[in-house]
Amino acid sequence: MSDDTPSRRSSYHHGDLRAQLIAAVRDLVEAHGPDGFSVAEAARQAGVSSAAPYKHFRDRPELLRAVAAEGMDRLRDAMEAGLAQHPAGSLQSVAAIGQAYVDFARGGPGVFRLVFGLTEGHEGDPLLQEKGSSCFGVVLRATAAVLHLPMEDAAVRERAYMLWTCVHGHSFLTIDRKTEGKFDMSGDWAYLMGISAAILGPRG
Amino acid sequence: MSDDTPSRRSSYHHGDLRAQLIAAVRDLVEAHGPDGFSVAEAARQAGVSSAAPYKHFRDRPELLRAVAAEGMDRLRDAMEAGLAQHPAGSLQSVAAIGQAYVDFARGGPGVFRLVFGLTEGHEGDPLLQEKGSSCFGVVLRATAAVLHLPMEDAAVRERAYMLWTCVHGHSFLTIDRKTEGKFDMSGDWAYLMGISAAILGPRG
DNA sequence: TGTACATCAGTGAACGCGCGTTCACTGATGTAC
DNA sequence: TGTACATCAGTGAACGCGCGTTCACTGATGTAC
Repeated sequence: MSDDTPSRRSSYHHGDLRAQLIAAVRDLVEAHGPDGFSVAEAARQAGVSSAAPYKHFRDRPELLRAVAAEGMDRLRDAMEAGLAQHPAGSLQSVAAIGQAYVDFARGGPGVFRLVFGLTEGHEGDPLLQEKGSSCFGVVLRATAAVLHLPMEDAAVRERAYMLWTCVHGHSFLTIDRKTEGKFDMSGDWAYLMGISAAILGPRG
Repeated sequence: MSDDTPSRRSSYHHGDLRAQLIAAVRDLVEAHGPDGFSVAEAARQAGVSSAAPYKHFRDRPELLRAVAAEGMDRLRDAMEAGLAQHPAGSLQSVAAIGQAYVDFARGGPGVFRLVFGLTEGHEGDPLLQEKGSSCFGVVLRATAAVLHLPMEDAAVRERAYMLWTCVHGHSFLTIDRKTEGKFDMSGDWAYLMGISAAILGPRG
C-alpha cells in the first residue's frame, strides 16, 4: 500500500494490470450483464492497449472466470461474517447468512448472475464448483447448529438446501425486479427470519 | 393444420415467418443463452434473408421480447394445469404448481433465464410484467385455498411469496447445476411437498 | 371472368462497427558476474 | 558499483469475422371495377 492510486501509472509497466482488468470487467458486467463486456472495453478502461490483457489471461472466458472466482470468494467471506455476528444455533445466525447473500446479489447483480449462471465459458469449472460448495458449507454448518445434529445428517442437508433455494430465489426475484408490488414485507430481514423459522422449526 | 411442414415453403412468400422466427430464436437461446442469438442466425434457420425479420419485428430486442412473452404464456398455462390436477386446498395442488415451474425451467433453461432475467431489452416491459403477475396469481389462489383465507390476506401474500422464492431458487440451482452432489432428495416432488408443508403448515 | 393496381413480404447487396486475437516490436526491470 | 543480458509486460497495427440495420428492388397476393 505505497502508491496504489488506481489510474495514473505513468511508468511503461502498469504494475497492477491483472487486478485492474478484473475490476474493469466487474464494472462492465454490472453495467451490461454477464455477456455485455468485451476484452477491448476492459483494456480501454484500464488505460492499456487491446492486446495487453492477453499477457495476463489466455482468452476472454478465462478473464470472465477470474471475475466469477473473485466474486465467489467475496460471497463466502460475507456469509461467514454474517454467521459470526450471531450466537451459533440461533435462527438469527441463519437469517444473517441469508442477508449477506441477498446483499451480495443486490450489491452486484451482474456478478451474482455471472457466478450462478454458467455463462458460456465456465460450465463445469472445478475451481468455481469447489468455491460454490464452500459457500454451501457455511449454510450447512449453521443449519446443523440450529438443529443440534451433525452436519452429515440427511435432515441437515435437506433443510440447508431448502434454505438455500429460498434465499437464492428471493435474491434473483429482487434483482430482477419481479417482486415489486407483489410483495412488501418490511424488508429482507422479516422475510429471512420467517423463512428460517418455517424451515427449521419455531424454536429459537 | 393443412400443410404446416415447418421448413419447405417453396412459394415466394413464407406465410409463417413470424412464428418460425420466434421458434428459431427459442432454439438459439436454448443453445447459446439469452444473449447468444443473432437476428442473422435466426433468419438463416428460418431459411430467409437477413433483412426479412425486420418486416415482422422492429429490431432485435423486440424479437427477444416476443420470445419471452410466449415463454411466459406457456409457463402460466403449465402452472394452471398443474394446479387443476389436484383437489383445491391440498398441499399437492401447491406442489404441482411448483413441479410445473421446475419442469418449465428444466425443459427450457435458456428461455427460463430470458423470462426472468431482464436481459438488456425488456427491463420494464409492461406486457411481460403483467404476464408475470398472472403467474404469481396462480400461486396466490392455491395458497389462499390451502390456508382458507381470502387471496388479499397479507398472510397469503407472504406465504405465496415464500413458496415462489423456494421454487424459483430450486429451479435456478437445478438448471445451473449447482445442486449436484450437495443434495439428493428423491427428485423434485419430495422437495416440493416438503417445502409446501414447511411453509403452509403440516395440515394436508 | 378479366384486368389494373395497391399492398406488402420477401431479396440481396451494402454500410459501418466493434470485437477477439495475433504479431513483430520495444523498452523497463532484475539478475549474474 | 558497473556492465551485459535475459525476461517479460507493454505497444500499435493488422487480420478476418459476424453482426444489426438500411435500401432500392421484385414478385406474389388480394381487391375494385
